[in-house]
Amino acid sequence: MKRLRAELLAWYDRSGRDLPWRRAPSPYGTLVAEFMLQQTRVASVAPRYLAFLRAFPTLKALAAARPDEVLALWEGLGYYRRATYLHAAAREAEARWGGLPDDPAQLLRLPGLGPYLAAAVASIGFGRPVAAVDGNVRRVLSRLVDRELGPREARRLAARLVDRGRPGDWNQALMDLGATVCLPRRPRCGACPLGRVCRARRRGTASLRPAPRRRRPVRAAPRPTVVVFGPRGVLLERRPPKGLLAGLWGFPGRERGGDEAAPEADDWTELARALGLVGLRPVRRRALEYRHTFSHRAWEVVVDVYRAACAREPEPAPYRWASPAELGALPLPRAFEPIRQAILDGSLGCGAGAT
DNA sequence: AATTCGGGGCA
DNA sequence: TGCCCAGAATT
Repeated sequence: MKRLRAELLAWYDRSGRDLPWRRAPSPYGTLVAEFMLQQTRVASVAPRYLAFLRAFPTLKALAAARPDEVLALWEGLGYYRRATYLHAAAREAEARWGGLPDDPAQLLRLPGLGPYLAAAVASIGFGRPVAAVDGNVRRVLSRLVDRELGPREARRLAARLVDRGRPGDWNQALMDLGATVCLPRRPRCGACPLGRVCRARRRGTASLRPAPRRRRPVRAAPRPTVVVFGPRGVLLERRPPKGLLAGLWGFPGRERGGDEAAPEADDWTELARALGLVGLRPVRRRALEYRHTFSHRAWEVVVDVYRAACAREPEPAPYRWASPAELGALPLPRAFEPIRQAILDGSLGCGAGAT
């Protein structure tokens, strides 16, 4: 056991990945990185992590930030709730303790922190001897004992193994091993520092473990969408505070079959009335069609283009106008990216410059 | 226990 | 195209 720890830590010192959040480790940096890394690849996170820490270098800075600033830095990362939870956790920790607590139990009570994040911040950020079990660690341990481990069992085993001298490095070593050697589909057992004690390797079952979980098929739903060109640019709609892409800006539309009442294909006159749009007239129907697949749902987006002769200021927002320049700089979820591109390159027939 | 939350990379 | 990834909240 002791030798196993020494060998894995030696491997980590030698072959561990050089990642931005490992350069100058801090509890706050660990918190930000771990929030971003939930279900998200290292390669996607790295540039955003650097930008985020540049914008909010400290917990106090983040706690004082406006929600939109935080959300903007999350563009393209997905799981946008994380941005809200991270912000809320920062404010709460700052308000209650003037900093992050090092106690896993207290961390666990902060919004958005579950068993993994609480343990990761405590061990990596503060050096507390607790085991952080993510998907990588669970897979590594499942193979090590060649037994299907649920999250609970994995945590218990991991707690027994954790190196009390270097808990943060130990946890990260297991994760690096899972990410670079003990791969989900094609494990490189020949390069594994734990090869000699791994039961799955000995039995040749490594690639079978953990058992693949079955996934439900993604449900497809039409998503009629409008692009309205007005005197002040193009019309944007802020999405509801809960649910898919919560709180983000996008192009007005409703998912057919969703919670919200789906207007008839042509019935955007109600929108026009509500916004005080005058002289709304269709310019081009089905100007753009594409499919965007989320983790559990697929939008079949159909874009109709309208022009509004004039409009009052759409206040208070769930709506706003965006000039071409603003549109180009605005954080927008990927689901709307084809529309933005079409507007900016003028292929919607109603050039952005025309406004 | 199952579902809801994005997006990207790779076989 | 299907599968998975430094998960957690909600129901």
